[in-house]
Amino acid sequence: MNPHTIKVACSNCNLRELCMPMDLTAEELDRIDAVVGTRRKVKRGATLFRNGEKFTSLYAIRTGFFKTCLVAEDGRDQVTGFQMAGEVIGLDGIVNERHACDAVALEDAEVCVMPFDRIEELSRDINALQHHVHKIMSREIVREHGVMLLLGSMRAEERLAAFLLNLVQRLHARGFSRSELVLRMTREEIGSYLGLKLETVSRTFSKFAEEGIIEVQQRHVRILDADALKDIVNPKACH
Amino acid sequence: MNPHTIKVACSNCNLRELCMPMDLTAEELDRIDAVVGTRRKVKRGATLFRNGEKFTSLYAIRTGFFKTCLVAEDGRDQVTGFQMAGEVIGLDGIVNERHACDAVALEDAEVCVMPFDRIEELSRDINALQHHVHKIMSREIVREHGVMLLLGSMRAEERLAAFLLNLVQRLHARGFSRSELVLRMTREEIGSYLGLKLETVSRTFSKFAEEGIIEVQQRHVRILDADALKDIVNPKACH
DNA sequence: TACAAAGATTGACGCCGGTCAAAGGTGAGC
DNA sequence: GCTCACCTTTGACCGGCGTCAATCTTTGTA
Repeated sequence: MNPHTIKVACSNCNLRELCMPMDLTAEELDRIDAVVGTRRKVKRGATLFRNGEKFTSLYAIRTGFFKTCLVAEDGRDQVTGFQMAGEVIGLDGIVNERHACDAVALEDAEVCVMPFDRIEELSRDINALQHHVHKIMSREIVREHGVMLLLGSMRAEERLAAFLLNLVQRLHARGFSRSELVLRMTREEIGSYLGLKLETVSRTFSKFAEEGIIEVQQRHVRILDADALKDIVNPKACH
Repeated sequence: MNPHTIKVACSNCNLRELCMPMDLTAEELDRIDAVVGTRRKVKRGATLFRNGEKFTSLYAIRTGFFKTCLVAEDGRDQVTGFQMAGEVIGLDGIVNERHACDAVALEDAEVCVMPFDRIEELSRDINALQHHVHKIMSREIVREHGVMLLLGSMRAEERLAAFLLNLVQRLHARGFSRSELVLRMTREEIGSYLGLKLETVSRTFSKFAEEGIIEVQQRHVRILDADALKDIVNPKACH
């Protein structure tokens, strides 16, 4: 594993997002560990929480893969994100004390349940934790800005290229290959996230494969030419 | 002013988002007021902060109107939001201690400068403030989810209808008319926000006007049939 | 092993919204 | 009050992506 690798399996627990990046005393670390009341397993296809449900906790993903999605009144739905081990979900629930989206496991998963009132309590004591919570939320805001840029101004090929690069980069940070990945989501879910129809996603995969940029075999994708993908995302960038 | 009206001009200062919704003692309120180090005026067209600049403070808008926008490397830009009096900008800067977008005044504006380290300090003491900061950030996350739904799955008419309804609703909450509004932004900026070209925005305005749903005179818009707009946003909703 | 159900691919075709272009309107600043 | 730069509107045309449909592949289950 390279130096940039994030340990998904901490010795204590793996709240990477909540504990890793901080200098903490052993005592502080213990107290933070104690915040994790329980663990919870979520089967593939099951929901961790649903839109409208009472919000009580944030969830740190230990293992597995999630999508969060919004369902409009008229039935159309929008995947707002894909989350993997070490990421935190549930932030949307804080404002109204109700979750504002659904979180669905795309493979068998396990999460750490972190009661939010306990987090708030502890962040009053531990400055580093306080700041870290703020950073997590800010990071999510910035991420969503990026998605808005993607949805608002990119074409299908650019969107899919950006999506693949983002996925593989996050997987790589977790110790996986930087060129090979297994998609945990369907073409339709990718399409929903990217604002495209599943047929367009499929066609674009095929196009990339024809051009020798990637190899696709169902959900297995191998990136043969990452630079080509970057060029697609940033068409005007000079070489 | 109706009961839902938010006082933009508080007696203390108008950090609506930071102080209004909380039960605070006079002493706590004083301490929060003291967080506002300075005020800052921003002329129309000037930037409050720019992508890449060091992050130090959040800004509560006292008067005026802002847009935040992202500029990609290749030059294409995306408006990520429009903000009006009582709203807070700068949350994107927390993660990396650098601002991740530009904030530009669309009319002469004044903001309260709230140094973020002071906010963190005070939130450790005042639980209501702590929770409020969390709510503001969570609200922004939820808002962006909504924009993703709009960009990812709505057609031009639906986007513009949703945009107008959202704007007028926020203005109404500030004591303005629920049917009349003055757009502070150009067609191009609206288009950038909605993922459309300015010509499409203009055409869609004209179409709504022809159908008698709105009256448009440059930047002055009068909503004649709000229900029609709602129907456009939610096509399948039965009557 | 076979079947069913779900997902993926590919083709044909059409439309929404982008692009290009020209003209008209408005208001900020001199 | 004038003027020029900027914004807006409108038209004509076109292309990218959505839609509909048929077929193929994979996965889960009886």
